[in-house]
Amino acid sequence: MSVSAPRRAPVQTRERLMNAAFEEVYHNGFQGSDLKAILARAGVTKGALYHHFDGKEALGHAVIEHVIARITQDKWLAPLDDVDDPIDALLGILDDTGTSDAEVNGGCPLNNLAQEMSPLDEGFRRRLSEIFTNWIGGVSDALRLGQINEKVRNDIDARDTATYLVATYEGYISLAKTAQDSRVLISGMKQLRLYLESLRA
Amino acid sequence: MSVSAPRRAPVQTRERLMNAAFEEVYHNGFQGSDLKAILARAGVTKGALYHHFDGKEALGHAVIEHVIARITQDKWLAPLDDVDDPIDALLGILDDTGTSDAEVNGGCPLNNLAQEMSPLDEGFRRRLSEIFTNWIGGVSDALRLGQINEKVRNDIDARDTATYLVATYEGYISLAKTAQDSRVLISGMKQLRLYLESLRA
DNA sequence: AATATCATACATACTGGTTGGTATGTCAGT
DNA sequence: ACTGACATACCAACCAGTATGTATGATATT
Repeated sequence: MSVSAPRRAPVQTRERLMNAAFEEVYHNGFQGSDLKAILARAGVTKGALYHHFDGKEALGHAVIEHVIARITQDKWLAPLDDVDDPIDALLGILDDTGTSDAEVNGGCPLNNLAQEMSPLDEGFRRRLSEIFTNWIGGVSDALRLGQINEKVRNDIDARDTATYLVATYEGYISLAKTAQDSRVLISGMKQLRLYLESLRA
Repeated sequence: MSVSAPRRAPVQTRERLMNAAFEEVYHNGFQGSDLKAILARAGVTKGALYHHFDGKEALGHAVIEHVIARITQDKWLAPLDDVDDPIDALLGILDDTGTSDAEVNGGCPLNNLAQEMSPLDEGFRRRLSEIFTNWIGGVSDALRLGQINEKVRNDIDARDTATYLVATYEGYISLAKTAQDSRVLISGMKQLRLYLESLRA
């Protein structure tokens, strides 16, 4: 195995490209993102990009599959995995939701891209929809386990409730982004906490 | 006063341009909208556009102020204006929410544009944010009047509740758009109806 | 009433810069 | 020597914006 990093590190180059693309897309949208800006941010040239990816669209797909999917995994799915009390876990996740100006003004990377690209490109839409499905599925599974553990009310439908949570969560993030006002988001998270408490068995 | 429409109808031309721009922006986003497509749809040429508007950006601003603002007014504010029981009125509005494929896949014009343009252009953001503020304000006022009329519970905060309703409503529309599945939206409206019923005095 | 005047309301042709994509070159490592 | 991993130079298309031309219709003038 190689110890020192090779001068030419294809894996790292790919990652740098995807991370740079993620940042640019997060701030400008996919259509608004300039390849040159992505390359400059990644510190590579066009040759590297087109060596690793088929083009801008393929890079966008890779960003969804690798960067955005991981964010959802880390923030939501991992903390909910096989947990005893999902209400507590969900409350913790809400507490971790950033309310800095940068995050409030930027919105949710997943939803941003979904709203922009879903109607335009089926490849984007399918990948983004899959992340939403996994997200809601993870919340749903956790709630069901909580019902078995008698931590969550049994008279609610886990999937409907999970969908409701995700929809409201994303809705507040969107509102706060447009208003550019963290108070909207903070108030929303408070409302969601109240809702979560109402789900306890 | 002139009876027959004049060959050159500036007011109508402006409206045609704004409506065409609205449709194109609704389907492709603002950045993704081609001026040529807008002009073709409006049936006018570039000369007309730049005679009536300063450019693409100004046309976008006009679309928000005239087309999108009117949609919100007609769908939400008018039915809620000075109504006796806001819960009934809100339920009626939810029933009017379209669940056709075109509407589900297209999402909410207001939120679509807000998510795309808010971080990019302060002129867009301010105008869009104002519509959201009016929207939430209208729901809020109706709820407060309902509290006075003893149709709405007094232990809720009208503004927080209105914001919650709008956030959840928009969140479901966004989810359904990405999933391209009207069942998501139908299920969401059902959840919102349950929530509304829980607000009755 | 007929005509001249003139600003409005467009249409057409053109341009300059941007942008995604390509073709080619080169160097590192095996 | 040869393939993978880039860098550089170039290109063609697109697209917002502009410059210019022209016709319409209202108003002023005689």
